[in-house]
Amino acid sequence: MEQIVAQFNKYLPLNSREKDALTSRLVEKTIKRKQFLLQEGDVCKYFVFVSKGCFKMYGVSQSGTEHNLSFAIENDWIADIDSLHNERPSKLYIEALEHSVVYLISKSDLWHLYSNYPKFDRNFRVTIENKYIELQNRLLQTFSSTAYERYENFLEQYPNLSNRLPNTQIASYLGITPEFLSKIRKEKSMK
Amino acid sequence: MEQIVAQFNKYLPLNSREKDALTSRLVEKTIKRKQFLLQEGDVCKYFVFVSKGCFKMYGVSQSGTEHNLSFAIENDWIADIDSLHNERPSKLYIEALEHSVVYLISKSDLWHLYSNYPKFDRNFRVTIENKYIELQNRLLQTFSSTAYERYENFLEQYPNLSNRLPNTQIASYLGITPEFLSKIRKEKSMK
DNA sequence: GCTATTTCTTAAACAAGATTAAGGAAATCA
DNA sequence: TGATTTCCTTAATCTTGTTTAAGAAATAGC
Repeated sequence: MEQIVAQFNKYLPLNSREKDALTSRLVEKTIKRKQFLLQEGDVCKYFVFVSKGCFKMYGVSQSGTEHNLSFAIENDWIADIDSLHNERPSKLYIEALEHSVVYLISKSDLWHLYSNYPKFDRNFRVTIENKYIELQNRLLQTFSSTAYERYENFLEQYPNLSNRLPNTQIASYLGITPEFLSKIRKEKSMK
Repeated sequence: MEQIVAQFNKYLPLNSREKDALTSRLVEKTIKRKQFLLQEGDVCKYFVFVSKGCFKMYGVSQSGTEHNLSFAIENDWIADIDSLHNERPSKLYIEALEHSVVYLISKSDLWHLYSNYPKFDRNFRVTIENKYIELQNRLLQTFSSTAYERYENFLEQYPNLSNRLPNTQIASYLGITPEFLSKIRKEKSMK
């Protein structure tokens, strides 16, 4: 729990009332590798804080291919915000890539915090803004760079992830096939 | 000005104190076609509300090609949030595609509103969340659909934009060349 | 209303990345 | 530890989308 409080304190420190309000609403859960926090068609019920382990959030195209939208490791938040906020069936999956420990907060509890403690509104706004910025940079890069450049950039920007993830997952995040990533890696190693 | 207040009222209505706080901080500006609200290298100083007209926000790749990240027409907000929040030089341009009228709010005024009127924090959080959701759907679509499908989807999702924008701008938004969009349009017309 | 600029289209040659198939190396699980 | 599943690589072939070039149509600006 202290992990979450510490993460909040980076933006706007919480007083003890706010801290209690938050921690009393968090539910700890252990998730095994390959288990799902969310599956297509379900409504996303929780905003999830990753205390330990690693998750991917992805969509599946008509042909059955997975496309990773994001990863979350220790101290990240993950959820399908569209489904959570608008209470509509998700188009996405959230799956554990490792044995993990998470803290869940339900939508109604989150709304309670927003209404009664403006600081949470503020903190979550910053969290989502950062995710928005990341996504925008990624979209621009997808349009303006080759797969080779995007891979190099990924290694630089997320060294902690690239050590930890299988290349199949990285390929899916970059929007290419594992075979093509393999080709890129060979080319890179020969330079 | 009433246009902005009306847009806020959709989420969380403003009382007269909040309304005054907002409107007293807005600066009206007329922008001619092809003029810039933001250029690469500059720090984005304003959150911009479009009262009339149309803008594109885009990045330019090393080869000199423009890539449209978003459009904004009447009642939309536009800014490079990364540059605005982190006060770093922007990688993007915001350019008027038509003669336009906007309301600008500076970062410091926006921060003032956030601090003194939690409702604004709330309202802007929702605005940014919606943009985040849109961006996530778009990234997933970019990875999982063909250009043909993305074009059809664009026409459906933004009929108001597709009537108003030249196809060159739509092509750039879809991540393809105008020549290829032309090919797609021909194929579509023959179906 | 006239001119300059931008936009749209076509087509041929080309490149980036996908697909298919298959074998070997690594993890994971029981 | 042995069995099973996942992961990584290679190579040939195929597809989607790019590039280059050039002419015609539409629009903006004066």
